[in-house]
Amino acid sequence: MSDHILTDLNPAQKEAVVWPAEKPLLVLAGAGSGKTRILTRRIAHFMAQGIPSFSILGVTFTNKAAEEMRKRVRKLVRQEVWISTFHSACLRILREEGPAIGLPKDFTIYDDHDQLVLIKECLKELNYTEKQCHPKGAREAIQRAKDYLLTPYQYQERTTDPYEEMVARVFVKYEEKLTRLGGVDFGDLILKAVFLFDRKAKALEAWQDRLRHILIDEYQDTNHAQYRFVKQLASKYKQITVVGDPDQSIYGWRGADIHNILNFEKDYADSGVIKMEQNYRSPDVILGAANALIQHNEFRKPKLLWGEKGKGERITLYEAVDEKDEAEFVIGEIQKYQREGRTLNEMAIFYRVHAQSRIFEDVLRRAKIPYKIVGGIRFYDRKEIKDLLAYLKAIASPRDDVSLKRILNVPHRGIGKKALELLEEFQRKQHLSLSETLHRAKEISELGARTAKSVQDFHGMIEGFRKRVGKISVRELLEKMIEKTEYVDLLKAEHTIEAEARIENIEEFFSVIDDFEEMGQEGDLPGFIESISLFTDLDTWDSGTNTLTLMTLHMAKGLEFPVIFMVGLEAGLFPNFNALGREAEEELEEERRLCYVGITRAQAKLYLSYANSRRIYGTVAHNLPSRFLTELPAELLETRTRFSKEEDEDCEIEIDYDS
DNA sequence: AAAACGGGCTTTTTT
DNA sequence: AGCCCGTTTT
Repeated sequence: MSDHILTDLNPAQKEAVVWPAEKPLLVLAGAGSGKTRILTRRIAHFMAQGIPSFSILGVTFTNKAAEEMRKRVRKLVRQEVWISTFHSACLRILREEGPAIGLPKDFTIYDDHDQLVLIKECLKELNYTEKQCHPKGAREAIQRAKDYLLTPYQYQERTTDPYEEMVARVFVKYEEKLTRLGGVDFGDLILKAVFLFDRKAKALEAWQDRLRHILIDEYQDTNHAQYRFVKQLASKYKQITVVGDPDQSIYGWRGADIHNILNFEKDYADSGVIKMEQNYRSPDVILGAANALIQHNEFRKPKLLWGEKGKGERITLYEAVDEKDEAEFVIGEIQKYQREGRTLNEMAIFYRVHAQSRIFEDVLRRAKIPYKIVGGIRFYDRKEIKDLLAYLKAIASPRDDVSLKRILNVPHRGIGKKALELLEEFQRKQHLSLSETLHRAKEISELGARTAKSVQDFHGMIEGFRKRVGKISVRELLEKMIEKTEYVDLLKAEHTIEAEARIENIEEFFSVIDDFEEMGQEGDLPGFIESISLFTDLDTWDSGTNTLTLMTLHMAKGLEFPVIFMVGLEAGLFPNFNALGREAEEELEEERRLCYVGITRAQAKLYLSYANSRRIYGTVAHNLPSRFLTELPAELLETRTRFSKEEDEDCEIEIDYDS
């Protein structure tokens, strides 16, 4: 009855799709083997068998992947399925069940920047300097602890040295503050859901009965908290499908535990295991390079990718004089491809660290090639966007002191350091929120008359906006706010290029708002804030527009492009020395997997390059070529330098695009 | 007391 | 490019 669900599948793929829905299934899917296809078809197949769509939960790594998968399922069976990231899924559960574990109904999400602000406040109160305890270091420790489901007190018990004890005290304070503010951070979303399911057996069972079929993508990159969440949900019916590739596990530094996938068969008795090694993406040269590279990893299960796309063109290795030479070579090749009819969205540049993007930006701008950097200085990290967002957050959540404090004197309204100190002192003594403190500012005698007036005016303005939430659209709200605060007018008055750029970003922000409001919920301010707090740069990236894409190798996972330039293959940069810590061997293997991910993104042609001298982080480094280059079979490479002769075009192009 | 300015530092990867 | 911090200007 539903032939289209089973057409164009190879035997392994078909087996994975039709594997009984009642049984656990592990699909070890090599790069480019049709992983997404299996998941969507399997979901469609479930529904064709009469399994209701509302009993299915699909989990992917990014919102973009989730959207893509929803779209494909919709096309196959014309039904909507709940497919989202772990974070979004847990958020939805907590919105329903939060009060059962003491979460306020209107809890807000604190992103990593908010976390940092909060940690800095904690340090101040505990009299630690930022030299003693680096805020970012503390944040990382806290995030890792949450990935492992540790409470601050459990973390404290496990400390082994004075530094960790210090972090533990910060963690305790941080958690207190967060609770008081009615906030949860990213890690909390998963952690609290697990906590809920641990404590409330009834709630757990209700969700188990509701979501009887669970499918997880990129299972090799799940952390312990996510693993527990899945295990809780799946433990009653054990109707779980996981798909992943241990060779593409690249988030160990973020708490991902490769053992989750390696131990799946032990966790779920009678599970089916299906290996998919046929690759539909890349020609043999690229698969050969990928296979050869990854075999240098000692801790892995054997696997060999093979394809039917033909030999393909050799990988070009470019030996650059310096980073400028490297960038100019890459852009030159891109222009050559453009002349041959390739579009910019068919090509991409991958690098190990964001800092490498600068030189490419310079050269691309000069060449007038439109480009988009995914990640890096994210749109939502820009000062002006953070300011406006803080306004919206402060209006939407009166308890959000962090946001309110950010905008208290932005733009300048005469509420400086001293005034803030007085306000905070009053706040502490009276146990108030910052908003309530502002309301009662006239009770603080030390505050000058002019400052007190300024504070009251500010508070009055915020209160005024709060009353209009829901009555007017988010766009109108922000427009009125910008008008009242003269935020844009003040930027215009600067008459600088920088200010111009900021105004453009604000316009871009309005189009984000419009996109949200067109989806139906006009005026839903909390909904808008929530939607962007879980979105990443990648989620808004549009692969359809004719623009060149630049991104880190981490962001490239799951994507594919006909032509790929992997740059900066130098010892120290990639593998990255900073990534090699105590468990150097394991971490080196993760770097190698990252390289493997990069190579296997190429659908037709791959370029690798390194520079003999590179200016980065303000100094000039003379790096040796990456060890990964020597791990590739020499016969798959053709080496070029800026002095080597251009080869004839016709012997260079020998790719068989049709097969 | 607030604002403006300049120097120094920062970056490994991010849901 | 942003943030912190010390110094100078308003």
